[in-house]
Amino acid sequence: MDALTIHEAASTTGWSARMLRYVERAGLIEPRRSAAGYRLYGPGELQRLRTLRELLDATGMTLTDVGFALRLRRDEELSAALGGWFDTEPARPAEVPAADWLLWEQEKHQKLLAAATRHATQLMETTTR
Amino acid sequence: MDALTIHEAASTTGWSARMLRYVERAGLIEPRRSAAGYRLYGPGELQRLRTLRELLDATGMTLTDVGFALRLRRDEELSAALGGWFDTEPARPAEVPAADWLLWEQEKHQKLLAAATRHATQLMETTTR
DNA sequence: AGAACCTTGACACGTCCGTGGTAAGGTTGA
DNA sequence: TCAACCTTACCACGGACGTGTCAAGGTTCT
Repeated sequence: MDALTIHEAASTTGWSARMLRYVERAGLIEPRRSAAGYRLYGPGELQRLRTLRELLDATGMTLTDVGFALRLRRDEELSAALGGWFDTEPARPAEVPAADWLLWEQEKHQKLLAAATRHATQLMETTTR
Repeated sequence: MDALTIHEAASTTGWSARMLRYVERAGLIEPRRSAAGYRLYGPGELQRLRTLRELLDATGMTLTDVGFALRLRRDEELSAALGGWFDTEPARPAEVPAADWLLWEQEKHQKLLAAATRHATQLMETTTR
């Protein structure tokens, strides 16, 4: 009993139970299971869940982004292929090629944020009506 | 005249003109522009477009994935944050710091109580609306 | 035994991604 | 001049992502 069940873990970390299962399927945090198959979240997992949220909030990454980064980190072949592509013939000497890209990303995250906020507001309204 | 326009580049690389603009927006391949703003694809860009397609086909990545990897590669801070998260003891069956443990226990009971109360209240409100 | 959990699976909804298309307007070259 | 390019900026649309919710069934604890 030195571990929390999924709803308890959700309560203390700010995630929903649904998202905890989703995070698990993304390969990011996989709690051990009880004999009956119940997920058991220990202190390590809880801490990891909290820092994951901070990471997403701070960087504007999505869960899939982190999942992909994990895949990159695990799959040596994949990261090698990517590195090879990036390094072959930089096409344009270092200038300011990131300007447009950054703008795009910002825009994307802005929209995501707006959507999340709108959704949260709707929830608030319906649940506190 | 040693450069192709967007439709010519599309023809020789297998992309569509539409996707060439998309690839550019993703920050992956940004051709230089003519005085009037026309995109001009040189041999370097063409080669890069072909290898990009091979890369996607071979690895199953999407354009966004490559874009994200590029962002990772450029944004030192971002990759550091990610690396930090990955490295903080992912799966740790044993060894739980005692201090952490105590704090976690306290927090558990406090937050669980609060959360349970809040949750029950919300449920009441929504179900008796 | 029964309340209150947990499990997986599926449906729903809104936004984003990848991609094509079209419209309105500027550029090029015969 | 005029056809055939190019530009950006929209609309469309199927599939994927993030998230909630519900159903059907197993588990735990009192």
